[in-house]
Amino acid sequence: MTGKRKVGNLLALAVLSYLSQQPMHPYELGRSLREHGDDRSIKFNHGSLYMVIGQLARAGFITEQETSRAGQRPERTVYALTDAGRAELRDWLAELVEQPQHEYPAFVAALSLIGALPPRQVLDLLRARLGHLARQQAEARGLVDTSLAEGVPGLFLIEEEYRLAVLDAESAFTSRVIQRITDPATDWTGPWGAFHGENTPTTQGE
Amino acid sequence: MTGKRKVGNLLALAVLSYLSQQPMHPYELGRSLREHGDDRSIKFNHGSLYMVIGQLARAGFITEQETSRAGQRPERTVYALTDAGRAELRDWLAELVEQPQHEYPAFVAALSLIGALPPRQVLDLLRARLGHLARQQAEARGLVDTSLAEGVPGLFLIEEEYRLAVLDAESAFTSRVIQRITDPATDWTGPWGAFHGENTPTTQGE
DNA sequence: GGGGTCATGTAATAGGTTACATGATTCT
DNA sequence: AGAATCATGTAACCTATTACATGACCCC
Repeated sequence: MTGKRKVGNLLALAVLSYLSQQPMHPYELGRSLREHGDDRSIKFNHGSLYMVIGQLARAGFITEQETSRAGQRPERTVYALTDAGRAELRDWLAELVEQPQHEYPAFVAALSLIGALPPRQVLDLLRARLGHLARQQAEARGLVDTSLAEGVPGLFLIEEEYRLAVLDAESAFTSRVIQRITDPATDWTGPWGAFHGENTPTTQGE
Repeated sequence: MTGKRKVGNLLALAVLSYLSQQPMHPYELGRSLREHGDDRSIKFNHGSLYMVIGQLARAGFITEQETSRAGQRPERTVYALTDAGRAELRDWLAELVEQPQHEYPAFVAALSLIGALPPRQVLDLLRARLGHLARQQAEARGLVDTSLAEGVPGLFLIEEEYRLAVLDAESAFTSRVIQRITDPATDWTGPWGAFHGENTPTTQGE
């Protein structure tokens, strides 16, 4: 089903998508990406772009259309989408929309090893995290609102709204964990704190 | 602040954490990782493990403690955490808990390019996604519940609960988007559908 | 006692990031 | 005209994944 794409880097998906609108040369692709702010959603750096374009060409998804030279600038190779490329774009995009991918966010890794830190410190860290999350939420919210006010169609802000939704969930989760750690009714902090040599404030005197 | 770790792979964080409990040889590390199910949270494969261990050793975070040979098995090199390693573990973990990292999930990339698919198809795909999400939620929920029933301390399930929280948010978001696409009161599908040659079911007759 | 799979590691390859290079524009 | 920045690309260097190797143990 998900039989390993010939080119797996998501930057390639963006390249296919942009080329589906018109042929372009690599630098122009990069500029468009950044102007549309798609570099917030897709990891972009200059070197990877050329690499990905090479891979796509070898895979037959794009072809050199013309290689013009204007003035004394270095040659610019203009690439165009092939039929295979158009098919790959549709198929790949559809797959990503339909099937949640198993990914490995750093926070999940940290949570799975959190026992290595003492609960007291974790508490502080989580409170600080709440602050960072709030800032990011405000930022994203602001971006969405001003863009909408400027008349940008909602479709172009959908990924920012997704981020907002996840940020909300993260904040709520973080608050819940803070609750649990501080709530003496849970046996959470007991063995955990003891292991780190912290005294449990709940059980004083037997 | 976040000044580029000497070893960036999160698998290294797990190695540091496991070695903080006792010295081990590489294979044992891998086995423990899998037994604790931490390979659900941290991308693990055999080759990367040895690579990461090499990096950690070069960086001075771990050292070969002894290199014993039992019977005719290949030599097993046992590694132990150094003081620098212990510090790195604490510092890295704290950073990840405190500061949300900017990451690039595939779904965000897909959303940012979603306009390349016709709204009609996106609708179907999102509905299918809802089903996948529901399955994953059920699975995670089941895992948490049975583990708790078996007496596993809640602390060890925290990352699974985080996943659940995010899955909930994703489902809700997906439903909202489906609403918006189908709701004729939004101007969402108008230009988008038109671009793909779909007729807008909302505006029939001027 | 032969076939699987466990245990253990190395080597080859592919992927991705950073650094380097260089002519053209623009600004002051 | 010199400095800064744009435009454009290549090369060197890491990182990560896959493939290869091989002796030991276990099952039938």
